[in-house]
Amino acid sequence: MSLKIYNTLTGKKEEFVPLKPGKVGMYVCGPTVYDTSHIGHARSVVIFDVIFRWFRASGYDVCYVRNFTDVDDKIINKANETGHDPIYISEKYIKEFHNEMDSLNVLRPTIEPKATEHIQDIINFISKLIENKKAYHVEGGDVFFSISSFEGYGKLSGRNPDDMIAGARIAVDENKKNPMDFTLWKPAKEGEPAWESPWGPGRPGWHIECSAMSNRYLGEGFDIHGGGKDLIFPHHENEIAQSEALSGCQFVKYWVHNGFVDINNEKMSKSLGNFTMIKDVLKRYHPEVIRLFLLSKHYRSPIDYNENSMDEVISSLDKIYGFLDRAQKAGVELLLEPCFDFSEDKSSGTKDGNTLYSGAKSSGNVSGGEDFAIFREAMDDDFNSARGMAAVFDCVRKGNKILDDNSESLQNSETLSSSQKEKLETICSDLKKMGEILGIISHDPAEYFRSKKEEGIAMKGIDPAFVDSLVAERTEARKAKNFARADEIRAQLDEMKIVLEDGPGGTTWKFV
RNA sequence: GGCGGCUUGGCCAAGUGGUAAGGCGACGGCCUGCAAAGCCGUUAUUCUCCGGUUCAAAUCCGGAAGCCGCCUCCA
Repeated sequence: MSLKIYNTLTGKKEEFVPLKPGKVGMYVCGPTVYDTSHIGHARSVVIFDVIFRWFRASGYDVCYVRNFTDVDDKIINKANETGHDPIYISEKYIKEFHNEMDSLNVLRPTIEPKATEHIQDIINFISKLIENKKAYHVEGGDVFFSISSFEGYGKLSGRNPDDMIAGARIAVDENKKNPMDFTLWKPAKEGEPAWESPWGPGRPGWHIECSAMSNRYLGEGFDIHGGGKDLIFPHHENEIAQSEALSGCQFVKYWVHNGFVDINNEKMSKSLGNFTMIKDVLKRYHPEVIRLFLLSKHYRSPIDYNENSMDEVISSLDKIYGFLDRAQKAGVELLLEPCFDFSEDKSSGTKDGNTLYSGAKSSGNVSGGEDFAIFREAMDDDFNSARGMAAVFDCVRKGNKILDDNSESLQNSETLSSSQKEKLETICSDLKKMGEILGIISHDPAEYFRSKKEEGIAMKGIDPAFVDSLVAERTEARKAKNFARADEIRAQLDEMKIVLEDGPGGTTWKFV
């Protein structure tokens, strides 16, 4: 039973062996905070959230760093367009990002560093690169990294610098020694945010912040570096160049990249006008529906966001909660306390040294019933949440079967036999554990359905008292064996997209 | 032009050499006054196509077709 991870660097699935026993250092590229986050950001964040949770659940002490790029051309442009200060822009979108990710039940990383708060680290990093002749300062204030000084350039993306130069589509800065050299520090124009540096007032290039901040919190070499597939080149390639050129040791052991979200089978792009923002998706769907959707396909593959898929996921989540609701009503006690401890004691980390770990209590308790074992196997196989979902539904089906098999005794208000109850409790507890890893099933089932109903009432402008009175009338009609009237009422409610369920405890209704 | 990926039932989707998970949907059955929910069963002799390796391939190799991504500071 060992964890395997697909490593972009080697193109293979490899057994995970941490650099330091029991500890995992993980850095994920966060957003550039210049605009509202879209569903693609949500995918990346949710995927790495689940990876973080899985490491934690597997007993590792994880230091999870996710940065905010808060100084950048796009932020400056936005500031100029809106007449606001760049700080105002970045803070506004950081706040939005946090709100949305909190809604999606995403755990906060151990540390969320901002580029602007690590300017000195960045300057020190660049200075050392220059000292070591890996970078050079040119007339005008720019500092470039010299790719020819780093032998391994291209090893992550499998690119050959000469080929890329031949196919380059952008004008080359004539100050560069090599057209592929990239910016480490750029001089400030009038009115732009700037910091004093040995090369004059300016600001950092994009790639350097991740090298400097990961080095600050995770050390010269660490275990996991993640981000979207698009970051493989040039961003992550450049990070490797900067970091390894300086340290001489391997920067990152396992590179993990997630696939994109398409919208109705098209790439999300500004020109197509189909940017799908998280806040809009949250208006339409329950957060757990969104998570379940994002995790329903393997993280490396593209996933298509469309109404049909979302409707399917709604049915799936209802099915899970439907079972839990039945189980609870049959007297099974659902665990309210989390099985895994994802809380962190951030104060006990050693921020002074190179490395900061969470100081979290080990929450390693991946044991459970046979269903959780199947789930664990799937997650250990390159975080295969899609495969893990089969285990979730197996629990639901098995549990429902036990309830069906005992329906007679339950109807006669007898309780379940202890052996049956025990089986159900194991199933429910396995299900709960899977839910905690995936970040779903966090609500009380009755509460889930109640709030769902309330939303339907609000959205459709239906008077619940009116529905209840019709239901009551139908119950009377049924007692009187007036089935014609009963069916008439059912048809009337059907028009309102309301479906009735006659159960042992009376009739309930819900929206289709 | 360079690099990489994908193609599995009506739809979504696992599968990484040993004889096709799971979800949605559909159909049949049980249950129900009738339904709904749930359960049981059926729904791919076959994994884009053509070759090859192997006792054995959706899985490995070669080729073809289609689709897609990166090479533009887009996750």
